[in-house]
Amino acid sequence: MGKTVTNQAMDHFKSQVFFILSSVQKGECIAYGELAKLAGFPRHARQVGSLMKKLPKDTKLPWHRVVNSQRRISFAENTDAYTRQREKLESEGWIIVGNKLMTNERLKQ
DNA sequence: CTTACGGCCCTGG
DNA sequence: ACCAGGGCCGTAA
Repeated sequence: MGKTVTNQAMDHFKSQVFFILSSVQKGECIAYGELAKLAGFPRHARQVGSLMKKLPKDTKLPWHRVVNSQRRISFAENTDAYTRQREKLESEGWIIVGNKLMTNERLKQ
């Protein structure tokens, strides 16, 4: 079973991740693993995290709309990164309770 | 070659 | 709802 992945495949993975991420609209969010799977690389959630980390600070991509599978921000609460992401999400209408993203109406998931 | 380390995920308790 | 433990897999050292 193909354990490893070629460099070319990784390049494809990256471009797919960026492409898919660019289609995530304001008010939506997506999980790392979900993004990886949609890109055609299940089990590569952490690699998605790595890509997000490497994005230039002025990127146009909605990196802040990427959360973990529990719909939580994947940064420690005392960090700047956490604050930046949280503010962006709140400005897009999310209510964040106990570090978890919720929609306004009825506070459903 | 081998460790260590992530913007993670899933399952059990 | 919270947490620990194991698994995951590319990248850097």
